Amino acid sequence: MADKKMVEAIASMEEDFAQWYTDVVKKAELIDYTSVKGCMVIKPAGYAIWELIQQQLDARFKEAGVQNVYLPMFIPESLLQKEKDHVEGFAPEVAWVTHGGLQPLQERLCVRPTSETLFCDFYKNDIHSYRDLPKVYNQWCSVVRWEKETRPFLRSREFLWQEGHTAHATAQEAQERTIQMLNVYADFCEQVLAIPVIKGQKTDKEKFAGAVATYTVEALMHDGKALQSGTSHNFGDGFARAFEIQYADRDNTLKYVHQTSWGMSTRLIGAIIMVHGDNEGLVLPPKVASVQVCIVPIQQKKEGVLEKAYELRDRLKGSFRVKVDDTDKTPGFKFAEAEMRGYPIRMEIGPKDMEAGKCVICRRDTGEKLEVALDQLEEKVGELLETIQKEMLERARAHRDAHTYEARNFDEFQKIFAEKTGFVKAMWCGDQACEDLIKEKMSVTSRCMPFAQEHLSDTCVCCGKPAKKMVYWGKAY
RNA sequence: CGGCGUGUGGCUCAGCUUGGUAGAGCGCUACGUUCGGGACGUAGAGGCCGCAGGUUCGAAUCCUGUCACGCCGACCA
Repeated sequence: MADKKMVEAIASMEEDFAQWYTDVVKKAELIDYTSVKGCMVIKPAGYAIWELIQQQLDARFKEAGVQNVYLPMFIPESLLQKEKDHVEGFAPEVAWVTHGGLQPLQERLCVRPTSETLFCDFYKNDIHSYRDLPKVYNQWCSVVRWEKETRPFLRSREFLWQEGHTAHATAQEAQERTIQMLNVYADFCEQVLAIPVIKGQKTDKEKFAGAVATYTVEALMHDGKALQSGTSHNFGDGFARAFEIQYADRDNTLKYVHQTSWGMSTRLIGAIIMVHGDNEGLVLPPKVASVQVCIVPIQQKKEGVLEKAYELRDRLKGSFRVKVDDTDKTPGFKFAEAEMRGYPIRMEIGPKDMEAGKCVICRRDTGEKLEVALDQLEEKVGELLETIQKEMLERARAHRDAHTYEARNFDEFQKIFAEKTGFVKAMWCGDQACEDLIKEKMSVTSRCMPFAQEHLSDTCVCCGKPAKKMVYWGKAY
């Protein structure tokens, strides 16, 4: 018995977080590895999370006036070359198609690592007049980046995402859209994924290749490392000039459009795992749980038990995502498995409950068990799911706040990162040399310059010169 | 791209040093007994030992090459 449990057990997150993550991803059956490095099978349990993310994020997009489109996955090399900073940023990690069948191609095609260039090429032909603006398009697709170091969900060579690409008449409108979408992301992370985020701007060193400004939502994982969870870029008219995307304005002069792009990816699934998971496995926020209530019948071969379980499922399934675990495993096994898979609520129903007209429900996030009268079931389950969703966000926020520190000078800064992992808030002079030195000395990077600025001191934590911004620093995934 | 490590039934691994033709536990299938925190019995199925060369009467084991995967660093959703 002890042996069996050891075989099935996962690594403890306190002892080996990386192994714990891999174990959860595999044992909760979110993915499988494949014969291509860095490319994974996203299994039903993993894909269901992505579908729930898609549905709820896309609904928010629609409210924000976004329309969905689909562009090709191939980019001719000449097109990729048009914007200089952009190519330099992505060239090292693109995959190339060199042959069509047996014939070498006249021009090789890159598999999109991101679609700015394709959208630009399209907009160049599609936009003629101010009446054609704004364009607020998005596509759900996969992209390929030939990463050297890969990890399921966090960094795979092919990953699923959405990429929004917009074109506007004015710089101001583009900037507003950039911030609007960042706010959509932040709200989505907190309200749906129960992950609190820091909103802010990337430093020039960390910004997107070809962008004027990059904004980000940064989350803190349970091990204290930071994860960039969504980005929104303002391109100004840089791409428009490179691709000659012009429109005739009301005054009958040709003007360049101003563009934005913004994206979120399957990396969010990694964030859910690393923010909420525990040593029993995955813990899913109710809003992205494909099974919200798992009913475990006890002594299911006794007359009427399974029927009662199905009856309760049928009562609940109009309002919640429910399943009955009617496999012939023992209840203990089913409990452990439901925990590994992260189902928010487990319900136990057996002969004793049926006699008493009640059932037992157990919260995945806290382990708390309570008895519920069957005639109040719908109401109680609904309340509990809301409570779980809300408290998961609160706990994640408390964890983040408890792992956010402040440094006022270099010694303090080094001491914190020598002892702890988390966000460190510190003042910065704006000079990239300081970012470089900080990275070299303690292998942390600037995560963002938060919108919510605080004045911690007058001088840069690194060089002592006058400070311009407060920056969040951290070890990043 | 550098460093380290690993490739043997679905999974975790033993066997390799000292060559003799493949094992364990778990899982899987069937039947029976079980069932409120990872049950048990009985009977079964399942392996080109990552791949390619070489040495040898004989290679999972020795040699050479190669591929893949994992972890840690440098670069990135």
